[in-house]
Amino acid sequence: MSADERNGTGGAPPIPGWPEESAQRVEKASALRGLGVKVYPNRYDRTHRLGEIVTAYDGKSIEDLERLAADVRVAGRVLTKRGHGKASFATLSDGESRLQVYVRLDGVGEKGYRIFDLIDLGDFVGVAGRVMRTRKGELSVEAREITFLGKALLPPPEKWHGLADVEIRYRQRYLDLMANPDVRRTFRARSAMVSAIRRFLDDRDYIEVETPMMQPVAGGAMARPFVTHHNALDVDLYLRIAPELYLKRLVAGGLERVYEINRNFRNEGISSMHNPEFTMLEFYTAWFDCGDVMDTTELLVAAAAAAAGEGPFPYQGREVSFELPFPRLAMKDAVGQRLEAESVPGFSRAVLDEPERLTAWLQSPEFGALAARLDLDAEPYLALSHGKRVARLFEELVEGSLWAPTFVTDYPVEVSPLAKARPDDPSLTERFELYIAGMEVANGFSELNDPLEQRQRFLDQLRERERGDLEAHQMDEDYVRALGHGLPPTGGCGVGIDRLAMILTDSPSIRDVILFPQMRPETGRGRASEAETGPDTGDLAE
RNA sequence: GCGCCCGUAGCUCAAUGGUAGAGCGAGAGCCUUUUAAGCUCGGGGUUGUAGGUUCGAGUCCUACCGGGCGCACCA
Repeated sequence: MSADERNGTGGAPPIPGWPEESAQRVEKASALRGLGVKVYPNRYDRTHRLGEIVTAYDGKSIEDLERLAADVRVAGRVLTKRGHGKASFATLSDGESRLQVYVRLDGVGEKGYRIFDLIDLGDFVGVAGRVMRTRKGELSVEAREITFLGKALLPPPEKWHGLADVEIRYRQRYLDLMANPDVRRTFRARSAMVSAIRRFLDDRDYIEVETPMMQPVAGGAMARPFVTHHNALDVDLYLRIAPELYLKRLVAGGLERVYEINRNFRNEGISSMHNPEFTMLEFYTAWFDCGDVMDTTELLVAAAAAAAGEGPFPYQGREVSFELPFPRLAMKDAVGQRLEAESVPGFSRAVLDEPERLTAWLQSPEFGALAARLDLDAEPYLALSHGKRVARLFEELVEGSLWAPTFVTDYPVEVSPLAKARPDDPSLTERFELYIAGMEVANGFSELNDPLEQRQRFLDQLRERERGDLEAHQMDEDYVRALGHGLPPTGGCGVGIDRLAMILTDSPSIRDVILFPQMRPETGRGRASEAETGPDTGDLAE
């Protein structure tokens, strides 16, 4: 391949829709093969990761390194290249660390230098040579031998501005990871957090289990499910919205401490706090009640935080501290405090305890004025039951303002079909949610284990469903049967792993903590993702 | 689902309704300690798509496609 042939109008891109530059890179691959170089070799024996070179030799002076004469073999992706005629520099990255290599014609010979010349940014290369320090003081490996380790036919993200295009960051996360160290840090922190949670539970004799993702009844939460179909069985199945009911079947079976960290699927809107598939931890403990679960949950969350970094954690310009214990606040008290702080005429905390008084207040001009002032939709309240009114007031008035980790307790029974009622007040349940930075992060309760009451709760939910509530819980007779065989007193909790990861990594969007967040599938214009047809099925001009 | 904003070269961005530009990257060339290496040269565009208004549209209007943010729903 002559220079003339590679110049200008050369070849077409190897794959329709790819940039012209990829044609040049294909030609360089051919040139490498012409030199007898394997363009995609199978392995390379390195002696050190790049970071290990830095750790071992960064303290050494030029003279120290000359004396040590350390010969090493390193490998990585070429991030930058600086040519000077018969000597060149390149910076390698192995995803964790960077290291400069110094390549001289005298050091690697004609052929080696020619190979180096054919390397593009983004290619992989192995370098055998001696650890040295340049005049400007940069720790480097001076190459004796260049081994080509893999051609990138497409160019890496632009090196000055990094990768800014949010769409490409999410769709082609590998480019995001290559270009943005913060992104690598975020996902390492997430991994450390999840590992710490597993360790925490394993240390307390919980066993990790896996329960069905495809369920005939989508239970365990209030949400709209995805539906799929099994051909051989000829039945519709739901992607699970929660593992809860299966995990409690396991506790009934004698697995006293179980947990699962896995995906749930909910067919609902996408937002900075919602991805259709998201990761949830659920853990169940026989003989525990709601209070025991809160005690465990706060320790677990604190352990997760400690694994992700040192507190207090900055989050969106504020700070979140995980100091124990987390405050506990009954839902009605939370609403009452908020409304009393607004000094709303006609309102007192006692209103929330008496359905008739709440009804009257919600119909009063004072509430109308408050709703107008706070931009609430007052209309839907009157159609709700007492408990749902309280829950809605909580969601609208309090939820978003709970910044420091806070347990909210005593949820109304109407919104808690799987939780055990309080012995002293059957309108409330032994249930909590943990709020951090205005987000619901965990949800736990004393598990309802009376089969007949559970069945009645499901029937109540069915009535809600008939009235048009698509998120009302489905009837699950098989689960009721499991309770019929006896579930010991049990406490359970679900923790939203993605949201916790957001808080611990100062990520404003759930998409920043999910490697491949859900996006509308790409169409046309060199970006189609149909595997059969490659990245472009249409416009060849692109 | 609704509202607001965005879409110009491979990338980051310019361009009072009047000839589409810069920097970087890529290409050719020089250069044996550079690091956003430097210097020289020549390329690079159906301004997201389709219509419309206008003598004239990157710019104004409509629809569509894609994305972001907010609201709603939820976790």
